[in-house]
Amino acid sequence: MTRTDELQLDRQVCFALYSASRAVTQLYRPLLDALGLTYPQYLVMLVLWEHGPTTVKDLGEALELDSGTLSPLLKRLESAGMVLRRRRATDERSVEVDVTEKGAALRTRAAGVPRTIACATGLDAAGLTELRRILTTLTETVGETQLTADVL
Amino acid sequence: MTRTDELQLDRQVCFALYSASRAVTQLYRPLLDALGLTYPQYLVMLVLWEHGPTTVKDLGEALELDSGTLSPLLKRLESAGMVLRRRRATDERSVEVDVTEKGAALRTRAAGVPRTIACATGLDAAGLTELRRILTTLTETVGETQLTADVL
DNA sequence: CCACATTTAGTTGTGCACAACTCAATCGTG
DNA sequence: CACGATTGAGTTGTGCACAACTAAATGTGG
Repeated sequence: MTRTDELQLDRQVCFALYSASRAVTQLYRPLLDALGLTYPQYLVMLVLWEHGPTTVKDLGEALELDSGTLSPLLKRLESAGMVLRRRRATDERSVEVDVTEKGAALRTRAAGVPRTIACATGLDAAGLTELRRILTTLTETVGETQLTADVL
Repeated sequence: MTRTDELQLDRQVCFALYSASRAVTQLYRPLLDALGLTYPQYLVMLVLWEHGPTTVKDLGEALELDSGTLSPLLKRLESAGMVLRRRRATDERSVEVDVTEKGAALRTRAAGVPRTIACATGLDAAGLTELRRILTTLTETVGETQLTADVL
């Protein structure tokens, strides 16, 4: 084992990414607990607050999540009284999701969350913007790549 | 809704982080499938390959995972024949984990994984190092922060 | 109009994450 | 030594992620 070993854990940017993502989710937890939301549920609410009634398909595209994740999540949000779901009259395949009054009321209480999180990251506005740019580019790049085991 | 709305999804660095982390895990999937590992199992194997026999506690510290995650994961790695677990003679509370011959043999086949992933990110060595530095700092900063709902 | 392909949600099964808990082994202090 | 506190691993329960599948609604070419 040398310091330049390709498999060394601390050299892996992917572990840093995995680790940072979990750490930030933990940062949200106490804030979102107070709102009765998990982090993925909060992301769904962000889309609904921003866009109004949205189909499951469009939520999936916005968050890059499939129906296997969204269907049970939305069911939980519905039983918590945050959202309503109804089949579209014009296309019975689609289900439109919208916030309830309770869900809409939550928006005010959630207003301070992003700023609180941003402060806790210790990054300034420029640092946050730069990090977001790098990560967005990274997501797009790897999203287009289809690796197979052959490359090994 | 204005373009400067604090809750706008596309302005959230945290979503970018969450999204990038999942995208990169997806990038690993075909490579690790060929090795019979999941991404968290691969991380455990990296630690074992690097450090040799390691207790569950030390694995947890290296990967920032608790026993609730590691215990079942290690049980699956054990039934896959990749690792062995045994109570330490000097302290029966600790369980030491080590790779089997099969697990050790996997290391050679895994050698190309980091480079393959690095290429697929589209980032050069400097970009990867810089991203890793930012993320590591971020993880450390938020790890020290204890938020409560009071700040809202 | 009709057979077949496509689209959209939902279901099932596996494997993390993580909080909260249990239990046994060990440590520390009087 | 006694005994309460601490440590280390494991268990239980909830909620994502995601692959693979099902089923119903809609689109489409002949």
